[in-house]
Amino acid sequence: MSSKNKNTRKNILEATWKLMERQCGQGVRMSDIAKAAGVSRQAVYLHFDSRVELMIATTKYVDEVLGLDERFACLQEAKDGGHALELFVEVWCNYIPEIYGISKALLLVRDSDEAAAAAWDECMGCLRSASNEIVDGLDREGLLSSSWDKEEAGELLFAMLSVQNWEQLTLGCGWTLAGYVEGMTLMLKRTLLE
Amino acid sequence: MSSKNKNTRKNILEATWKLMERQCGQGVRMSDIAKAAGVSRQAVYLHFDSRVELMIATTKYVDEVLGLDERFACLQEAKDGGHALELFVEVWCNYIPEIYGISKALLLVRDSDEAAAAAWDECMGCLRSASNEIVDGLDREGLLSSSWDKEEAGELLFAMLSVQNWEQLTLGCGWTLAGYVEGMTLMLKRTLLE
DNA sequence: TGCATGCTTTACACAGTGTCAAGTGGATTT
DNA sequence: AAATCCACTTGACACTGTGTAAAGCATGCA
Repeated sequence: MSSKNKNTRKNILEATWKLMERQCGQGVRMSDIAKAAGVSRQAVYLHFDSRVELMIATTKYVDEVLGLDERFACLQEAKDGGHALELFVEVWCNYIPEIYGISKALLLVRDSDEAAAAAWDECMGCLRSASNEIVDGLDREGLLSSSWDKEEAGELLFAMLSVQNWEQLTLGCGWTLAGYVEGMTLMLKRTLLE
Repeated sequence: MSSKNKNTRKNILEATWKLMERQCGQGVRMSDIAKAAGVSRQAVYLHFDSRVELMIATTKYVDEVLGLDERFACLQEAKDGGHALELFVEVWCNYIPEIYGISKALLLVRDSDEAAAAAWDECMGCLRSASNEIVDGLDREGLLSSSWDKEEAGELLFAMLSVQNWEQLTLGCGWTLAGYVEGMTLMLKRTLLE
């Protein structure tokens, strides 16, 4: 039946998510996922063509459940571009820890798999376009430093907010999340604002 | 004989380096390396215990041949801390393309292998300590922004100069090397200087 | 001549992904 | 009640890439 079908699929996605978070996206095998979902390894293949497919589906599932888009909605209410930038950094940096495991898993296969790369880019599209909107807002208000053109500034903002930078400074250097947000905000304001 | 031994070892290291650069650190198998070095696959294992060992040895070999340390020597002659920062960014960013392939290869195994992670950190130690020296210089001259303590500033500088950020903006966004250097320099000066 | 060294050759073990085909058990249809 | 369908199970196997083991071969040195 379709409901049972959907249920198993969802169980697998949830199990994948959970394992990825627990193990930070590393060393998670198809058999581990199957066991955690309470199904046979082959059942996983009945729902997802390959490991990469499953990673992609899980990423999209997580994205859907956590709703980054909706979290960005509050940016509309920012008083000005500078405030919007602050909010943007804060929302995103607080989102990263929630998606770190599956992000890492997808990043690890990204280089060797085109579909994974495309899926990653698609998921990052939300952040990318938000970055550009922030920059547009700054520019509209005359706040964007004349040192950058809009495209450059958007790309820089997007790049600086990468999961890898977050990983390096928090997990690697022991920065607190609040300290990271503060530091990145300061850096980006100094960099982008006139 | 030892000279022949050394020669084969060096051939393997050179072949590994070359393949890694050509394929950006991806999809390089032990058999590919052996073929490129003109020896049997097993000969590779006579010189290096494992693939990871070979990656580590190659990284150290490349580091030795290219000599990042020596390139940083010119920093001593900088007029002031700000100038030293500029030179630092320039030297490092021009170094990255030369080591990109093997760096990427080591980064890819880093997460799943402790020894690789340690080797990476050791190789990055040079950049890390240089970052801290730059920050120290700025601080000594009263140029370091009071928003940062020295440790934080060093970590931030080091993190922003990661290979991943370079990859994202040059290979990903199409920035030229010169544009990247210019952009990073601007960002870092605005961020770190008072 | 004998022996050590450095490499080759062939074979195999192992892990993890992915495929295949037959089988099972419960719900649905007729 | 019998036939059938469906999601899933079971067990086997192919494939790739890493790493190991053992025997053989060629060169150089005693």
